[in-house]
Formats: sequence, structure tokens, C-alpha cells
Amino acid sequence: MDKKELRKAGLKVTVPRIKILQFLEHSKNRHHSAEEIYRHLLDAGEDVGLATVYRVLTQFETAGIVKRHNFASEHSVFELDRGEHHDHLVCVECGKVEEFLDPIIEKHQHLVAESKGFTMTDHALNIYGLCGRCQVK
Amino acid sequence: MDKKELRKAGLKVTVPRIKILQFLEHSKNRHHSAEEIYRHLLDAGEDVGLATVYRVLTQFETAGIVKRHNFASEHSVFELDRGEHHDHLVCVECGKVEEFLDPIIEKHQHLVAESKGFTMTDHALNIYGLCGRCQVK
DNA sequence: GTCCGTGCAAAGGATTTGCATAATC
DNA sequence: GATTATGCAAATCCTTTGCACGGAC
Repeated sequence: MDKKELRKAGLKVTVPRIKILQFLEHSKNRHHSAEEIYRHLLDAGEDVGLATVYRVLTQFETAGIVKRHNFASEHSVFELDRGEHHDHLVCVECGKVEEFLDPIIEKHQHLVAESKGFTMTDHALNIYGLCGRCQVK
Repeated sequence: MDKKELRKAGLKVTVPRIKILQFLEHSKNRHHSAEEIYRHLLDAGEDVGLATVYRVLTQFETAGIVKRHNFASEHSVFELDRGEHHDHLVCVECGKVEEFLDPIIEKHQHLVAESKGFTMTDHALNIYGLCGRCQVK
């Protein structure tokens, strides 16, 4: 129920917000750029502006509905925030994104931060490489 | 000997290239944005353009003299590439950057990539937090 | 009806590029 | 002297903002 989720976040229920939320929930790939989401909505016959997509995504990020990532610099990609933390494996060839969680890495990150006197607030681990399919080519 | 290093990289020895290399070698902080480098050169009385700083840094990156990082999105920062890999701890308050290397994390990153069928080409682990000094404030 | 959200176009910041001039080899 | 590098200004890419109109409550 997308409407509920929006209301819970204190956001009015509007067409762009619902459509963007639905796309993020139902699309096969979980990571999308604002441009991709915008294109998808246009293709689906929605009359929406790219600026609105950015605005909605930013609101979603603030509300904790969405996470923003900056992989290989360039543009940001967004994914639904399901609460469970994970890191990313990104194929440098086709852009495919895989998620993973390694408890030992997680633990050691905390140890490292601690040993340097830092209070860790967040971390981003991105592994770049060639996915199985792109290695063959 | 900066001139030698430039020639070795197949780059002509020019004033901007030498000055940028010297700054990266001798500055206390090892991580700098293009803007910072540009400002420093201007303050030192050099007549240089920001575009040249970007061009030189990109050439240095290609030549393996410099590494480019994209921490909290926004702008890139550059550091001299000394060959030895390391990851980064970034203070979200003051921007201070600490380097670290954790063999167990390194090893597990390879294991993760392998288990997903990826050939790892690179990785970036950034831990964000508050450094000791900023926690006190 | 009030207020917030939207589309459009214009602005914004970081980085790149085109071009004539100036420097390196 | 030929070629490559530079500075400047304009262009580009992604993203944000200003504004008048339209929709949500």
C-alpha cells in the first residue's frame, strides 16, 4: 500500500510520488538513476518533469524511503530502503549491481573506526569489477 | 625529482605540472580538491587556470601518478598514488581524511567478489564519521 | 478555499572542451 | 620551428530552484 507509506512519511499522496514508489518497488533492478525513472514514467504515459523526479527522490531520501548512492562518480542511483544494510558490487561494463553483506567486513569497519578515534556514522563499500557475463565477452 | 617523474610518465615538463606535483608531495594533507590546488597555486603567485588544474590531474590519473576519489559525492579529491593501496576514514564534520588498511577486510572483499562470479578490478571503502576532535564539540 | 506539489525553464556547481596564444623540446 | 600545453570563456552534465498554475485535502 503505497498511499499509506506516503502518508506515514508525512507526504501528500500525489501521482508522481505513487508512480515513482511503485516503479522502485516492482522493477526488476533495484538501483535506478533519476533519468531512468523519468524515462520509465514518460514511457508509461505519465506527464512528469525530471525536476519532479529529483524532488520526489530527495523527499523520499529524507523520509528514509529511499537510499542514494554515488557509485563510479557521475550520477546518483536510488534504491528503496528496506532497512537492511548492504554493500554493493558494481559491474564496470554493464552497470549491473549486486548486493552483499559480509559480517566480518562490517565488524572490522567498526574496529577500524574505533582504533582511529572516529564515531562511525555511515560507510560505503563498493567493489567494482566484471560480472560473470561480461568476463566472457 | 619531479621532472624525472613527469618525463617517465611521458609528459612534458611544464610549470603547472611541476607545481601541482610539488604541492601534492609536500602538503600536509594528502587529499585535495582541484579547487584547493588551484587556490594554492594562485596564492603562491602562479598564473594558472582551473581548467589546467583539472587537465593536469586527469593526465596524472591516467599516468598513475594520482588517484581520484569521490567521497561524499560533490567534488572529487586527489591524492598522490604511492602504489600502496589503502581505504579512507572521512570526518563528516571537518573533512579530515585518515587512511587505513585492514588485511581481513581486503581478503573478504576478494571472497565476496569471487562468490558472486565477479572479477574485481577495484574497490572503494569509505567510512564516514566524526573524528575525535569533532566529537568533543 | 488554502496550501502544497508540479511542470517548465532558467540557474547552479563541478568538470570539460574549443580556440588562439605561448611554452617545451 | 613543430608540436603540445595553457588560459580564458563557453559548453556540458547532473541536479536544484523560481515561479505561476493545478491538484490534494
